[in-house]
This record gives sequence, structure tokens and C-alpha cells, in this order.
Amino acid sequence: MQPVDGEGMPELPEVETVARALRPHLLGRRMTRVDVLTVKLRKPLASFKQKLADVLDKEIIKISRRAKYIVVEFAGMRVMLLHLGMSGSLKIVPGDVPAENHERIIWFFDDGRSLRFHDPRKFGLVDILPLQIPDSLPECLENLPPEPLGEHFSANYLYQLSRGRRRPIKSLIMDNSFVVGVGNIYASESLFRAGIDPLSPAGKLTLPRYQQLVQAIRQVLQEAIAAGGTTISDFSGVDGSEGTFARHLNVYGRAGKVCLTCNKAIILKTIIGGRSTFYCPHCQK
DNA sequence: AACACGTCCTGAGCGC
DNA sequence: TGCGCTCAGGACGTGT
Repeated sequence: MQPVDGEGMPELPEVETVARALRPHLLGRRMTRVDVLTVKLRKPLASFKQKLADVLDKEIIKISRRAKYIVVEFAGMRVMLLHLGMSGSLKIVPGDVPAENHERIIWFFDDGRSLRFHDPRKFGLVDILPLQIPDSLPECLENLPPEPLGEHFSANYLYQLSRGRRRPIKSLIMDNSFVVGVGNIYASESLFRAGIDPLSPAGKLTLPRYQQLVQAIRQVLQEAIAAGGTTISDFSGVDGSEGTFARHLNVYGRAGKVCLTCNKAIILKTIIGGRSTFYCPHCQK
């Protein structure tokens, strides 16, 4: 089983890694032209194409991340949102390199280089939105639930909102209406680190267990960011372009193998909320 | 053929 | 019966 190889594995740490990697390439640049090579990604691209005029030849002044969105801010109170979906990846290449198969959008810049959005499954998203205040976020991102690495995400927060809910804890932490950015791999890994059975009803877990869980989520995400994500391949000219977190995975993709912690139980796989879920029946109760 | 790292939508099922 | 909430499941292209 090779669930984490290949290119693109866009969970929060990968998106953060991409946003950081883009900065030295794109800050201060201006887009001279954009080629849109497909009619739709997750949504039709017609309105995106129309709004491109708002950002063409405007200086890129900031690149950030909110949830799994990359936010590119231009002079003139506009941002461009990029979401990689399930299979999206970005790379910087010289502008005259021919488009590869599955490249959906190409941005050309004033230094002769280009940004390529490669997305076989077309689950990605791009949009251009107005800003009310410079150096801020568009409204649709401003009002999102807390970042898992932010100050508003706490054990008490999760504990309170989980009361009375019977759904499995893994499903709750992956629900973007409660906390953003915790994807399928890191949800399994965080629950393993916290020693919590992913099938536990969320409303039954005590506050101390949520303290363990929040700490685990933060640690796992921070370590993955420090490792450069799990895989950001072919990101030319960027140091440490190969993410190395895959080798730190304890349960994800390890069904049938011996648990690396207890060295005794076999990692199990189940389906929660339609998503593959891996756990150690001995270490997670 | 089954399954894949994300989101969005639908509708079934529940308590009141 | 109806209302609102919760939650599971499917849909969305394509590749392996």
C-alpha cells in the first residue's frame, strides 16, 4: 500500500509549505497573462476569467494561508484564492515550458517565469475576491472556524461543542464547521498520538481527553510543517522540496502492520464518515 | 476494481 | 405533522 506517495497531499501542513515556498518566487511579481486550460475545476471558471482583469499587472504583496486556502494578495484590494482539492499541486517553471497533461491554469509573470496548477481530478478551486482592508482576508475566510494552530482552538472549545453529539470523534475534528484544516491523514495520526479511539462518540469524551487531543493535533501539524509536509514534489528551485513527514506516520496506511508503539497489536482500518481510518486497538481506547 | 490527501449537497432519522 | 438539528453517504474527474 502506498497511500502517501506521488505528488500532492494537500492537507494543512502541505498547504502551509506551499504558501511559504511560493513567497520568494511571487512576492513583488506581477502577472502578465493567465492561461485557463479547462472550463471548470470544482466550479466553473468563467467568472474567475472575468475577474482576472482586476489583478493583471498588479504587484503581489502578500501570500498567506487560511484553512487549506492559499491567499495571494495584490495591490489594489484584491486577493486570489487557491485551493488544491484532493489532487492539486503547484510548481514554478520557466514561462516557455509547454503545458503538461492535467495542468489546468498557468500564470505568467513579469520575470519570465510561470506558476502551474496541476490537478488531475479537478477538485481544486481558484477565485478572485475583493478586500475591505489591505493586509486582511476576504470575508468568506475571515468568518471560518478556528485554525487548529491558532489561539482560539482549545480543549474547552472542542469539549463544549461536542456535548450531546454522538458522532465519532474523528468525524468531528474533520468537520470544517468546527475546526478547519484537519484532514484525513492527520486526523488519524492525531488520535493515535492522543491515545483516543477514533470511533469514540465525541460527546462522551472528557475535558482531559480533549486536552490530550488538542495538544496532539497541534504537535502533529507542527511537526509535519517542520518536515515540509508529506510530499511537495517537483517544486523547482525551492529548498527542501521533498516533504519528509511520510516516514513519521504511525498508523495512516499501515493496516495489517504491527503498531510501532506497542509493538504488539495490529493496526486496523475502518471507515468513518466515508473515509479510511487507521488506528491501534491497543494504544487507542 | 477498489480506492484516493477535500468539500459540498441531499435527505434520512431523530427529539421536541 | 412539522421544524430544526445531526450526521451518513454520495457526487464531483482521473489515476493507480
